[in-house]
Amino acid sequence: MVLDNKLLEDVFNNFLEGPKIFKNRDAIRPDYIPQYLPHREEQIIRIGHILAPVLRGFRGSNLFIYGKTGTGKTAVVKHVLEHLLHKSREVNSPIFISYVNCRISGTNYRILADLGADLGIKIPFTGLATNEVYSRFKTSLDLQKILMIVVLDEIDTLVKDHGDSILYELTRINELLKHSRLSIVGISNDIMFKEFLDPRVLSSLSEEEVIFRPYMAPEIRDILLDRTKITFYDDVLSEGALNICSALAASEHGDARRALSLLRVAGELVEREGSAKILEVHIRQAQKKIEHDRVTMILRTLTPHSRLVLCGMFLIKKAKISTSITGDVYEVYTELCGEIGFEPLTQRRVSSLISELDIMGVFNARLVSLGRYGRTKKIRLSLTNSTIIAAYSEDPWLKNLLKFKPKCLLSKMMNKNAAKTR
DNA sequence: CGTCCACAGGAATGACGGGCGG
DNA sequence: CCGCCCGTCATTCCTGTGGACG
Repeated sequence: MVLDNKLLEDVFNNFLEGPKIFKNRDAIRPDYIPQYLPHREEQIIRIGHILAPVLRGFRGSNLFIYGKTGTGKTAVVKHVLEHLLHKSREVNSPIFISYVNCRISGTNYRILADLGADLGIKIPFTGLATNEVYSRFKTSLDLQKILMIVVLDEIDTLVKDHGDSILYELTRINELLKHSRLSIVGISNDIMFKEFLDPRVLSSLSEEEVIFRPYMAPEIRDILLDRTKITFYDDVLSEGALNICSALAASEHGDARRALSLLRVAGELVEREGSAKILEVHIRQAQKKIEHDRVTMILRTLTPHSRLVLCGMFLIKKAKISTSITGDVYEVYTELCGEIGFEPLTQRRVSSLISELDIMGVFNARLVSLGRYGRTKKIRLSLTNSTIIAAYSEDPWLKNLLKFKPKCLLSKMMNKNAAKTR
């Protein structure tokens, strides 16, 4: 149809004729589990020891793993379990492994539904009581006469949002089973998370504990070196880029995942640019691109009211008012609502929205006490004005509101000036 | 030293749409 | 198609609180 599209033809040809960068793209994706996990031998062996009893038909100890993001927790667990499953086939042990990411599944209901689905029972996406799902899961588990290992990844997010009731049920389930056994592997990013748990749950969940320390810069370097051998063709990655990449990731909580995504994005940049080598500049560009993509992604998924709150902060910043408190933001927000005929939310709700924006890194909110003048949050916008304008250039309402001049800000500026001259 | 500001943030409650069993 | 239960968003009501002011 469009066979004569010269421009597109050029794009493809340039790509095909350009230098070869990637040998294996999948190997640098975040969900890739490599064959070797450098600097995690100790943890691999420990977890192996802890889970080994299932090969002889005993229930493995419940295991609790914690460490910050990008320290290899998930990769190590999946790696060990894969080998365990393989071994269990050899010795004919009825092992069944189920992996659930609690942040993605989100609620008690969905986690149970996912576990049930793995066992082959059909559970509606919604519609049943959570207890009903639990008892269906339990019945099915007992019928199948298996040793089930449940991996609950990012378990801390679940407990913070929905409490530990499901953990309590799952740690007690063995008492109710006749023919099957269940053990739990909990993975948490948050080290202080234990404090949220009921002591009974904590004691049975952490029969064993394994800690993953952050990687040091040289360790990250090793990991990257290992992975680039699979990912890139020889000589694609420069020494300088490798070093800066490890250093950047190490300064950011020793996060190997971060280092790998820097490399991936840098590789893609180089490929598009048609050059043959990843240099330091590319890593820096990649860092900017990742941050930029993250922010625009967040801004585009905000709800209309959150956008209005953000817009309010934008206008405050534009009016050269450095510090604003919850009340000020709410005032501007309500005026903006009036301008486009929205029914404003309550201050309570807006306060929550501000907290959410703070957690996402869009705002920087700090609790302060102004003594006589109350206790509130001092809020600053963490983004540049141009980022916001760029992200909302397609939103016709926001686009105009970003140019709006709220009355309540005018009077504030006057007061400020009056105070200055005095 | 007590007061009292301007909120924070928890708890209870309700409205609403989705989706299933019966 | 009804009734039930879910998760989500929002409101209402509430108690709690650090510290400047008097």
